[in-house]
Amino acid sequence: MRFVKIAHMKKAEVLTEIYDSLFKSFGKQYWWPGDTDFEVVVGAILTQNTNWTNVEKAIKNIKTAKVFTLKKLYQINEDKLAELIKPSGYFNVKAKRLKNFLEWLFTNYNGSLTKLFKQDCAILREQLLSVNGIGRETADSIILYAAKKPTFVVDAYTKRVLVRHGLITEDYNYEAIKAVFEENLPKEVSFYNEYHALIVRVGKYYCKPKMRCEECPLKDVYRTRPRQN
DNA sequence: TGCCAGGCCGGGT
DNA sequence: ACCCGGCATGGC
Repeated sequence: MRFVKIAHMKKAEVLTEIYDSLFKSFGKQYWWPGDTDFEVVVGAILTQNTNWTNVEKAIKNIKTAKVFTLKKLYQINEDKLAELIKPSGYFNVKAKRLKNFLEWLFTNYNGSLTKLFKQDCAILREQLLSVNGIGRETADSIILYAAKKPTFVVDAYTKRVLVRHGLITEDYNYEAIKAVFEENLPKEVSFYNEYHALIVRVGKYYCKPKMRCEECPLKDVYRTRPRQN
């Protein structure tokens, strides 16, 4: 029985098994989907609680308007920006959040992402979290996929996958979940990059609230409540 | 058709 | 330290 086998494995082994299984099923994901570091930052804010396809429409609008540069978005009128990013939802708050970030970047880093990213990983995270509108996941996405420093990105999918595998319980918060990965796996940017992308991939199509685990590519790795939901 | 998507903030308890 | 309402479009 596969569940018996998994039951006595250590967390590191289960996490590795999950990764290997996902990679085998889906292959390389080529994340983050974006042409530049700045596009990663914008995408990270726009995708908050929003489907990525909607974000793509918003990004396309910004490009079509020929204002997809740090300086131009810094200068553009907030309402005008909100209009451009409308398809991504919550357009008023997101326009404000983008503006908050840009205002902060120009004030503190002379509008230079390079200067911002040059800092130590932990400092960079603190800095990003100090910006209103940038929370943990958004900050970690920016650090991993734009600054390319090793921090594990956690999202709703990540929690669901770990809970279903019995690695954590429902009460684990963001930092605790992040620690499960970082304390059990090598801190490598390319590895974290691929792992998070694969989790999003499996979460999008299989590991959904009402979906049965039998349909999921990870079914052979499950050990708890494999036949519930 | 209603539900959900790669969250975050601010106010209340 | 949690808990909750608000924010909003588009796809299935």
